[in-house]
Amino acid sequence: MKDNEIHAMRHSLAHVLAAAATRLWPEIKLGIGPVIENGFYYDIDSGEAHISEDHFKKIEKEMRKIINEDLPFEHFTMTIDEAVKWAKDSGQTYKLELLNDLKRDGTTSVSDIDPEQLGIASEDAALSEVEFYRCGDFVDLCRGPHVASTGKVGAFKIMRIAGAYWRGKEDNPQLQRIYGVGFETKDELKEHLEMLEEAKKRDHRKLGKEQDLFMFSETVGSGLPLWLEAGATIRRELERFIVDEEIARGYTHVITPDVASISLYEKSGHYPYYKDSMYAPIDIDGDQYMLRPMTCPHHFEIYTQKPRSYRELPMRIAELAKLYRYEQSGELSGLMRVRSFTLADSHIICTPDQAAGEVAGALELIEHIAGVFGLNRGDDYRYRLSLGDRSDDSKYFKDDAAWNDAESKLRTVLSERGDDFFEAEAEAAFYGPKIDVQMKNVLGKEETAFTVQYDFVMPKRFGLRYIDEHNEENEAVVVHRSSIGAIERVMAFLIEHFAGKFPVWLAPEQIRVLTVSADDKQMLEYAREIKEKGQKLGLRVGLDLEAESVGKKIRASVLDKVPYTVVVGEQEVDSGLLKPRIRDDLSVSGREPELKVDNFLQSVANEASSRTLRSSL
RNA sequence: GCCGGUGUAGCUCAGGGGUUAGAGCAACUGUUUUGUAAACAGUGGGUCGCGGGUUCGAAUCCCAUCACCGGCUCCA
Repeated sequence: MKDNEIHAMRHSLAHVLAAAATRLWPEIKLGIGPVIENGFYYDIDSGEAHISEDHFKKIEKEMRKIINEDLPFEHFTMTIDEAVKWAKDSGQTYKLELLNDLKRDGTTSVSDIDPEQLGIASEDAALSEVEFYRCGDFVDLCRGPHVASTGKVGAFKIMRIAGAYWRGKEDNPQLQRIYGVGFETKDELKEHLEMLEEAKKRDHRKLGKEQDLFMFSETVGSGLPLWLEAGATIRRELERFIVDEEIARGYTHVITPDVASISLYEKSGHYPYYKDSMYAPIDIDGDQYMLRPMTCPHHFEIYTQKPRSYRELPMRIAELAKLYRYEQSGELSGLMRVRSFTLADSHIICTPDQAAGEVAGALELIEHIAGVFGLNRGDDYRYRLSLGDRSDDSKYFKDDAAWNDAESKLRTVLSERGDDFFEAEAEAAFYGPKIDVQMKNVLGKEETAFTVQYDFVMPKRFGLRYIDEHNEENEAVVVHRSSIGAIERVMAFLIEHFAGKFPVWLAPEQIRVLTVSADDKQMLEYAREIKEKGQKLGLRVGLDLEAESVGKKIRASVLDKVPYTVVVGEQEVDSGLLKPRIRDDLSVSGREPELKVDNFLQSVANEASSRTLRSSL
C-alpha cells in the first residue's frame, strides 16, 4: 500500500474518532486531528465529559459502529463566511478561531496548524472557499484527503490520552489528546503492538534496574541519578574513551568548578534567558553563587585570561563538565532527561575563516564515535539543522545578518560533506544556529544526542578577541559542540541500543569464572588465579564459587549478559585449557574454541582495548 | 508546571472496609559436590509511597502530598 493511502486511512480514523466522541458526548468541542507516525490523534475539549482511559472501550465500540455503517466521506465547500457561521452555530469555538484567523490574516497566522486541518482549498487560494468533509451527521473543516467511506479505514486501536495545549501554547487552554494507531490489516496492527512490547524490554530504565546500573532515590531528589558500580564502570570507560579521543584530536582538556558567581551569567547574558531553569542561587557572604547550567562562561574566562594570537587558534577548550539544570518535574525521564548530568563539552574559539573547518571536524569526531558504537546515520540518528526564529527576540538574539551568515555556513558544511539533513525552525540556541544529532530511542522517540553550535553572540559579550597576522585585533567566533553529548543521555541510548548487552570494552563484568564444585580447594584456587591474571591485563573478571549446579550458574551469567563465561572443573585444572562460552550477539563463528588460559585472557584484553563489537575467538 | 494514569516484600505481580496481607524469583540456613540456561527442604523479609480525614474497624473509601509512567509545554 502506498504511503498516501495509509495516510488517508489514518486521517480518516481521526475523523471517525471525532465523530464517535461527538455521538457519545455531543457537547464536546473539537481541536485538530492530524496523522502521526503509525497513527493519529484528535484534540478534544471534553468539558464535563472528562474522558479517561476507562472510556476507551466505549469509544472504540462507537468507532466500530461508524465503520460498520460504512458512511461515505463527502467533500463539499463553503465560503469563509458560511464556514464561520457554521462554527458559531455548532459551538465549535476552536474551529471558529482558526477560521477567523484565516479570514483576517490569510494562511500565515495559522502556520502552527497542519494545512490539512484547515480546509484551505489550496496553498495560495484567495480564501473565498473553505473545504469540508461530511461523514453521516458529522461535519468537519478539513482539506482531506480521506478514504471513500468509513468501512475502509483499516485496523486501529486507541492507545492513550494526554493533555495538550491548544495550538501548542502554554497559556492556551489544555485539550484532551486521544492517541490511536492505525494499520491496513489486523496483522500489521498486531505486529506493531508486539513490537512495542519488545521495545519495552529494552527500555533503559528497566535494564538499568535489572543490571544494577543506576538508581534514583526519592530522598536524594528527583532527576538526580545515583550511579551504581556496574553503571559507573561503563560510564568511566566512555569518559576515558572520549577524553583520550579528543586530546588526540587537538583538544585542550581543562577542569573548572561546578559553581560560579551569578555575575558570570549576567556577563554571559545567559541569566535572563535561563534563570527559570537554573537552581536557585546560594548565598555566601552576601554574594550569590549558581550551580552551573552550562560551561561556556567558565571556558571563556580561561580564554580571556591573557591576549591571544591567531597562532593559538583554533583553541579547543574541552571538559567533562557536570551541569545542573532545574528541569520542570514533568520533563524528567530516566537518564534521558535529568537535573544533574555530565556533558562532554567543548568551546572552539577560532577565526571566522576557521569556523567551517571546525564544524566539519566536530562532525567527523561525532561520526567516528557513532561508528565505534555501531550506530548508523539514517537508522539510528539523523542530522537536524536547527534554525532560529527571527520574529522571536525573546528567544533568539536579534542580528538578522549574523543569523543568515551562520545558517548558510552550517548548511554549506553539511552539503560539502554530503550529509543528509533536515531543517527545523525555532530550534536554535539563543546565540546561533546548530547542527543537532537526533538519536532515536527504542520506541522511536527522538532526542538530541550530540550538537554542534555556531555562536556569534558570546564573542562580543566576553570580548573573545585575537591579534591577527597584521597585528590587528579581531573578534573570534565560537563553536560549541558536544562529541558524545551528555553521558547520562548517551548511556540511556546505548543501554537501549545494545539491549543491555554491552560490547566487551564497556561490559561491567567481561569474564565470569565459575566452578563446578564449591569444595574442591584446587579448583577454587585455580578460578581465583584466572581472575588475578585477567585483572593484571586490566580485565574485569567476576567469580561464581557458589555451591550451586553448573547449569544454574551458567544461567545466572547469561542473564547478567556477561560476554564470556568460563567453567572451571577438574578437566580445566588438569589441561590448562578453557572453553569459553561466548555471549550470543558477540559470537561470529558460533563455535566454542578451546584455548590456553593466557591466550584467552590476552584475546579478550585485545578486544577490550580495540573497542570491537564482536568476539575474535 | 499542566492533563491522564500508577504506587503492595530487593524484583515481577496477585489481593482488597472485617482475624495474623499472599505467590514466584532473589536473599539467608541446611542437605546435595554438582560439567554448560533453574537440585531439594526450610527460614527471614512488608507502617500496602508519606500525611490527614471518614468509620466500631482503612492497605482497601475520601482529601492532600511525594515519586514514577504516558503526553503537552520546555530542552543552553
